[in-house]
Amino acid sequence: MAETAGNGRTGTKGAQLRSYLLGLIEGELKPHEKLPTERDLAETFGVTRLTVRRALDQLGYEGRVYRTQGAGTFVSEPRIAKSVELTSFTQDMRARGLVPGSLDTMVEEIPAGAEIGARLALSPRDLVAHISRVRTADGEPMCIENTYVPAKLAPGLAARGITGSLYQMLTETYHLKIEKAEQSIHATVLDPPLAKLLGVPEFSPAFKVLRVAYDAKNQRIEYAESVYRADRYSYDFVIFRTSRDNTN
Amino acid sequence: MAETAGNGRTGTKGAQLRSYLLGLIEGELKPHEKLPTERDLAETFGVTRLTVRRALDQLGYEGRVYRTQGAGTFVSEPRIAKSVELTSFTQDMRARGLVPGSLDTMVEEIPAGAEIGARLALSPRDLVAHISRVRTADGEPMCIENTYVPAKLAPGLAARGITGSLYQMLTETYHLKIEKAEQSIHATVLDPPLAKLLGVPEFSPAFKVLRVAYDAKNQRIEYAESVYRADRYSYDFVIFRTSRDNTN
DNA sequence: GCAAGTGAGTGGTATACTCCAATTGCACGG
DNA sequence: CCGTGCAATTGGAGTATACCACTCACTTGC
Repeated sequence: MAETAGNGRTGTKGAQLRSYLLGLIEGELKPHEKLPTERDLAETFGVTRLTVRRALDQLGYEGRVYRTQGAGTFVSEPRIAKSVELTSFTQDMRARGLVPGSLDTMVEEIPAGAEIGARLALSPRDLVAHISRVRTADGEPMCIENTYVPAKLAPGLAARGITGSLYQMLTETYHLKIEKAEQSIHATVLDPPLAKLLGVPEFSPAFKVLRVAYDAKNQRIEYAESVYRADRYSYDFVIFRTSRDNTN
Repeated sequence: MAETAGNGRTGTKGAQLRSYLLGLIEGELKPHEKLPTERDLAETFGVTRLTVRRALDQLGYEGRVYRTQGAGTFVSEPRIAKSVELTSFTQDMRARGLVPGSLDTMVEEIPAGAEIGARLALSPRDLVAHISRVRTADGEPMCIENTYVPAKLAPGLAARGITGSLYQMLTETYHLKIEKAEQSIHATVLDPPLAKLLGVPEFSPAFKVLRVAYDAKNQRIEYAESVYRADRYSYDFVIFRTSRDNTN
């Protein structure tokens, strides 16, 4: 339970090493500079090389370093984006250097109905908390968000209301930690009422994002339908070839 | 060089194990069924548990299995999509069960110019092969693709012309293997000429995708600008929380 | 009958060691 | 002076072993 925030002497040796390495990557070292060798790190930290490798491998997976056999491990160029990471709107905007906010927040408890029920694997009669809000960045409307959370998982959420980050509330109040999400992005145009809410011309292009979020136990926590204005939003990410299959 | 396609007794023990496990996942086992325990696999394959773990861990990263301490390793539900994987149009369409094709293919060798040059880190005067085509799925236009490849990396490409998959050609003829790509997705609407090419109403919604692709040595291989019709295309993928940071 | 407790079995982390494969720089020879 | 080749270095793969943390089914006791 004593999990301190991010960097420090937390948890396993591997995790400590990871923190140290992240510090190097984001601090002292510039892109394409060489990290200490595995053997050096192992010795100076008093751990096995395997432990070092696990930490470095993970950073490799995440694209923060790249490794070349015979040469060494090097810092990757800063990633242009990290939209493949699972984030809340709040986190996402902060990462872009904008101040997140909400307008017209509305919370109600309603039966799931056919569609929402299907998305959350509930009976249509089961209750869900429906949170509707216009999300803003630096005060400007960015997206319209409709979120549904099974009432069973977050009792009293509708009554309590939402102030800041829903994800934060789910974690702290209900101990629901989202670990995974399936997301589907569509391109669309804004019909007049939505355009008005977002303050853009009618029929402007927009993203429609559908998302089902799960916790570590594969329990469905949230279904969200969001509409983002396309003039201020894009999805930027890095993708990798997934080993196997040379079938072009 | 003798890399056989996918499954089989290729390469390292870890890779062989991976193939075996993939076979199980895609064959015998249904979602949420339990895989053999790490210790069992280690014994029956005559390898260490650590080797087994590496194989299973990787499958875990890729979302094909999920692991629960104390319980076991289980097959994940089939993924709704794999758009976070790096694929060519050809592969992507095949994965969706459609037959890929091309119309109006045009190849020319031109100076990069300011924008393309910047994207590929070339001088504006350096030559690039420009491939322009309308990509089809089951004969229907799906997207308009403009691809640029540095002429130095693929000499004679313009003369040779493109028949099927550009990626296949790059791999087989020029030994350029794309490993990584930065991708940026925007929502837009189709202006009349593009709409006509794709056979949809003017001002229909569409995705605009910009992509810079790199090989293992971080050499820029390709810059591509594609426009997809939104009525037949969506981006579906799974995202994960990236450990660290509880800062919601 | 039902809840609490416990233990076997599972994945998670770590040590200590070995050999292989790719890279790179330096010395040596043409 | 250039390049060829060798040797040191670095990451990659693997073995053998130990102990920890969590889960879950079964037993036990009320």
